[in-house]
Amino acid sequence: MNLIKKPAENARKPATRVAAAPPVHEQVYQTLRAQILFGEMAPGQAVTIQGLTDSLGAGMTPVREAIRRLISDGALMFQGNRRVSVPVLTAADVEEMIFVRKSIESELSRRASAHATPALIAQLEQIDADLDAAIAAGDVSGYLQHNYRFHSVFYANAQAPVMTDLVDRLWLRFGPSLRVVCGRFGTQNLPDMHKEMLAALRVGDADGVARAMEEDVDQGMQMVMAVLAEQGAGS
Amino acid sequence: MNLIKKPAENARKPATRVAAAPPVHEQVYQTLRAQILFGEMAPGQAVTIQGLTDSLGAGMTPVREAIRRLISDGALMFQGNRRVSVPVLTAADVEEMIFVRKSIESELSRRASAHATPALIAQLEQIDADLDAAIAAGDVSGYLQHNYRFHSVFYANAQAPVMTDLVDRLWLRFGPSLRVVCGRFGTQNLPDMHKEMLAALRVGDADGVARAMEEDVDQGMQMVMAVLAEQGAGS
DNA sequence: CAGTAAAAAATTTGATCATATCCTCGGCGC
DNA sequence: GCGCCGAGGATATGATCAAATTTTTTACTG
Repeated sequence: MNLIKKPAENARKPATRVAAAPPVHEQVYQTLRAQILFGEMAPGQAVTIQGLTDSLGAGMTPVREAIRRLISDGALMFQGNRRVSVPVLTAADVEEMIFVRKSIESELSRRASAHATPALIAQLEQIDADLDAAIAAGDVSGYLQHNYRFHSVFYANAQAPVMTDLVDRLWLRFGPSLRVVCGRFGTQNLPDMHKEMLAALRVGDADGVARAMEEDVDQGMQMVMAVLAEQGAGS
Repeated sequence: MNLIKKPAENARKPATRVAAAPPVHEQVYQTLRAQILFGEMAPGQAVTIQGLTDSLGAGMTPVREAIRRLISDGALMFQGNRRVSVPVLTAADVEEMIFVRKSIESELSRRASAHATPALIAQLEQIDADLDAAIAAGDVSGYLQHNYRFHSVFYANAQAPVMTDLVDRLWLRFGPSLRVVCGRFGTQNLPDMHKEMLAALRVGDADGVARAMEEDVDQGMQMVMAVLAEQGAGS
């Protein structure tokens, strides 16, 4: 085939229109995604299309599309009849997530370590500081956001889109449960291995970073497991 | 082709409650999914909503929803402008997939081995026989379907929905490329480790099954990698 | 005069909405 | 308890609007 290139001289018409607005279904998706990740939705909560068209002010077609994507992500669950809800994790689910997260996130952190720059380390330190501030302030939502951002920014440096994508989906699955963990234990008692991770990162110890990440994952998931067992027993 | 319509009359449900007709968007999703998995779509091929509404005889809303799900699965790609196409894998993508598939599919096969029954083994042997028949007949589509079914049925026995889900998504990503592999090398030259897997399974050697699975994954992905390099060099 | 390239019209395709129909669930009468 | 009926919500369609690509027109240069 011929190697014609296109002129590609795409003149922007009005100077004011710099950023093209993302489509509505994309905005709805991002909004719902954030709500799920950062604990504004509780496990088991029902999600209705009409409720979202009202609260988000969008038409039902974009809302439907966003919901389909989230169902495919595992962030929402189709209940067989036409109902949609936030999934409730079982102990077996969490056990699986522990295995997968340890496998993939430790590998991601190893690869990200290989590409680490001083700028990245500084950015992660800043995020970790924000995270500590949120913990000190008892700001659950802030804690969840900064914690997600810490991992997300770090993994983005691994230059591994497939794995990053898989991990992102997993986070959507346990996001709502993480919020429950915070509600149960408070932000003060949430341990993390970020300090150890950063220390290993500074000296270029990729295996050390990976080990710290596994430990970090394990700690977080064990909290989820504990809350699950508690609620299961309480019901 | 036309999809199912419901009986215009008062549909009364039989006491047997056999099968409720799946919604249109679900049928469209399954149809497209099969087309992608079994090589009816080529990497890079453009997918248009209106083309599908015509060829499937469905309205545009269900088609749109199915496409959103498939994009979320990684089976289709949103091209920034509003176009959707079948993704073209890079060598880096395949390398990631090799790591993830080895990690998760070997674990799945280990767990499935723990729950293996004589009936399951017999079923897998039957599928493998069908697979060999398809290879002998040069039936590419049959080969792809039976190969998928072999893994799918096996993994279903692991009772690990989260991992099975992740792996299913990965298969959707490399499905189109597998077809290209078959077109390039022919079905005769596609090795697999199914015989070794079954042998280990019969004697209850879970680690042996897992090793065979890793080898099976590696062989398949290396073929994809080879075709990729070839095409990349040819352009 | 011809060839090329920019500009503009036309067509194709995607995004959104309003509406109509159908399904599921809960209540009510028998 | 069983079945009918109404309300709320989900599904699906077609129309309409906007964006992007393709084609046609037009103008300019050699």
